[in-house]
Amino acid sequence: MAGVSETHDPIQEQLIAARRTQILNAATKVFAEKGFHRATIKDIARTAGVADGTVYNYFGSKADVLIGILNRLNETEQRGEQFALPEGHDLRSFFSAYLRQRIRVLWPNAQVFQAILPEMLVNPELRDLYYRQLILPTMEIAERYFQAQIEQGRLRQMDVPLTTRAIAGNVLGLLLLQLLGDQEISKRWEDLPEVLTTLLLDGLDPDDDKL
Amino acid sequence: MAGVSETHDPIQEQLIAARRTQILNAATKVFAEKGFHRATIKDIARTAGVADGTVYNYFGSKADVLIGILNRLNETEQRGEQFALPEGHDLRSFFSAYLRQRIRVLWPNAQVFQAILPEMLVNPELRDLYYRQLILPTMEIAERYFQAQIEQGRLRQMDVPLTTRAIAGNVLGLLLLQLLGDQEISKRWEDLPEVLTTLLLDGLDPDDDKL
Amino acid sequence: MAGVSETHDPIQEQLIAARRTQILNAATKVFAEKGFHRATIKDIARTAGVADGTVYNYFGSKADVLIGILNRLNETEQRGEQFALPEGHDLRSFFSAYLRQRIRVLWPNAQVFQAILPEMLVNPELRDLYYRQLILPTMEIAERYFQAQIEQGRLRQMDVPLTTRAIAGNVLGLLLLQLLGDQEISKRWEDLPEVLTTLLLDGLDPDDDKL
Amino acid sequence: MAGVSETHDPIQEQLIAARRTQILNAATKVFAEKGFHRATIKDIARTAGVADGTVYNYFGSKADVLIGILNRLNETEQRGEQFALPEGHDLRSFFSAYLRQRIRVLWPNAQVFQAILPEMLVNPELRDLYYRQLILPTMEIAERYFQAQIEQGRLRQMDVPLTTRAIAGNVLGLLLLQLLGDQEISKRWEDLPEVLTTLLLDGLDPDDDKL
DNA sequence: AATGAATGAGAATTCATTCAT
DNA sequence: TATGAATGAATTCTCATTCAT
Repeated sequence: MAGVSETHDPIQEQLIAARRTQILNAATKVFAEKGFHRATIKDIARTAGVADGTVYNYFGSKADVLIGILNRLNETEQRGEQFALPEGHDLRSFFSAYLRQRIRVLWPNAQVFQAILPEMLVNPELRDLYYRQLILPTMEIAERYFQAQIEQGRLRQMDVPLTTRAIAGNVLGLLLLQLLGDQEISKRWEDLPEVLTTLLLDGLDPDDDKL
Repeated sequence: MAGVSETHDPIQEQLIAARRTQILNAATKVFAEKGFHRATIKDIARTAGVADGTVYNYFGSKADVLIGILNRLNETEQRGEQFALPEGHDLRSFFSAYLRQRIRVLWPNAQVFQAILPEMLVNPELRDLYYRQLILPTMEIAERYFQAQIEQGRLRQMDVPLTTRAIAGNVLGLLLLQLLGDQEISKRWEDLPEVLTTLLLDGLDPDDDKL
Repeated sequence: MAGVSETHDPIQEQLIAARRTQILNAATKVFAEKGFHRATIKDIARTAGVADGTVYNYFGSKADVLIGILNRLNETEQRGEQFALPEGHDLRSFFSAYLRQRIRVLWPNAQVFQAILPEMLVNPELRDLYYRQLILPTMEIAERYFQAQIEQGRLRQMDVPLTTRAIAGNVLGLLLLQLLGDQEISKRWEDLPEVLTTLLLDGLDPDDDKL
Repeated sequence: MAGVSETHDPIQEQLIAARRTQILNAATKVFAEKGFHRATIKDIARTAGVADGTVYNYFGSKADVLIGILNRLNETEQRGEQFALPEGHDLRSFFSAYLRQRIRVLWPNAQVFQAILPEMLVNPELRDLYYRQLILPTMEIAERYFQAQIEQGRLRQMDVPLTTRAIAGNVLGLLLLQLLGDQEISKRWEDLPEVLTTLLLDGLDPDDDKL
């Protein structure tokens, strides 16, 4: 697909990886600013400081560039060891840590989401890729965790699938609100873990307050 | 903008309104299926059963059709009197009713969101229009309501702006998860108000349980 | 494929057919001059006096234009009633008439051959189409005719398939020689039927001469 | 034109000639399979087992590679001493030998013709080169030969230029028919000299038969 | 000499928009 | 008003050619 040869010269590989990164960075920026369709290969190439044709030496098509962004996000997430849920802590500190980590991963990648989310909503292939690679695994781990916590009496009885989705959706929805232009969230996203922990653990009802 | 003359013949007006509706329905369907950019005027016209040129007798441009969809959503929301929050009930039944109503408005319009959301994330003009017309007013009303509830001691002390956004984001995020292909949510969205009410009022912590 | 609607209004149909013809004529000219690949849609459109896009209202692709030329040639051939071989005459006059007719069909279409032949030699799909639509049927009719003549003693015993191909190839080869720039043939193609009739019926050997 | 230096070291020269041959062989194969325009330098280089740039060390351009093929064909033909027509034999054995030799030269080079013919029909420069280098000389020799035979009473009176072209065209046309996909010819080309000799010397008319 | 990544001119194709009927 | 053919700007992608290593 891409025209760059698969060598095993480590210096070559470094150069190739660097060039790919350079193009993906440019594409992320341009897609986030203009959206997938309004962004042209020319835009991306110019932003990356290469010629149009060079993009095609590294990616088979414009859509492949987008998939490249998605895959890189995926690798980032996995390197972030999101799946290693902290076990030993009490529920509150676990939750706080967990939300903090999710938000720390998502928010700095807001631009990436701005780049891929719109196209994902519209491109079934990309949507499935994302859903299967990123959302579903995360969701399943969370479901199993919640189930275990319930069995240990540390969480109330609940509708696990929907509650899990409600919590996942909470973070995602806040990100979406920010992408839609909400200033409050973008200014104060560092406070979100705390607010969410309180909200989700204690609820809104004042009678529920712990001592 | 559009070339259809402004008459005062009520029959004419009815015909014109019907034609607009017909085109907007077709456009909503096509945008939802293919996305704004992949959808062509030809697609929309064919789906609406009119000629390409006819679309331009009712809308100034393809983008205007999308704005037409947004405006119609706006009118629908306002006709739904979302802003009239039920006052007299207790917190739990209010919350339940409120969430039920939000979800009853949003879910049947999932197609509309699929049509406009991707473009909104990418088109600043549209984004601002939506944010100012729909999100911000809703958010402000909710904030004021929460503030009042807190002052009356019916809600715990909290970070009102962020908590409001967390709750709004919750619903929005669930919708987004569904748009991204989550089957669980689309199958069971009727159960969401109940689950969310419990989650948001009582939290997850079993020690918080009301007797 | 092509964007022009299939109406049954006879005036519309006439206009559409005229436009198709106009484009096919232009394409034949341009393909013949520059070859399929060097000819651009812009060339064709300009020669036809229409905009680039208009070509695509009538043909699905550049290759489709070429197929359109081929099909039109096919129709021309069939209208020419090539298949109605004259029966009542003696062999010599039949042959003379037959060759005259073949050459009268081929030579005025030399430009068409210049347009399609090179691409046919290189494009298997087009080649098969042409071979099956035009060459094979002609060849089979000729084979059957020769076989019948032999059985009636009007032709010598011979290797029918190869001899048929030799004769067909004769005309084709002369056309090819002309396309390759031979001046003698292009200047004197009207004399070809006579020369070929003599050559093919009587041979070169002077001892074979009829008194 | 090409960047390979002209040395006089015989080993160097051998290497250079070998490399040229290697590239021309690859190009012939690729041009024959895909046609001149669809074949890329990358295709040729890969088939030859060299890098893209290397092709340009031996040929000035893609078109030059094609000319290289043509020139090599020319050299082959001349080495084949086609111009040395057998003199001493009787007409029939001469003709048979001549056709046999033409066909023995052309058919094994069918791939070469598939490679150059389409482009020749479309590229005036190449066409003239081929016509002047290969066709015209052959034709003139044949014309002179026929003229001499006629004067010696060994051939009937005839229209020498056109008959010569008819005979040349015969072989060429059969080759073309094969290139267009005719199975009969490709399966039985070894029989062609015999069939053609009979056809061209004796004609089709049974009354012309020798005893 | 060989390499192959980079280049950018050039081509096919799409489609929003116009406008004569 | 409705129509839909015509338009041509804009975009993706290809590939011959160059040149630094």
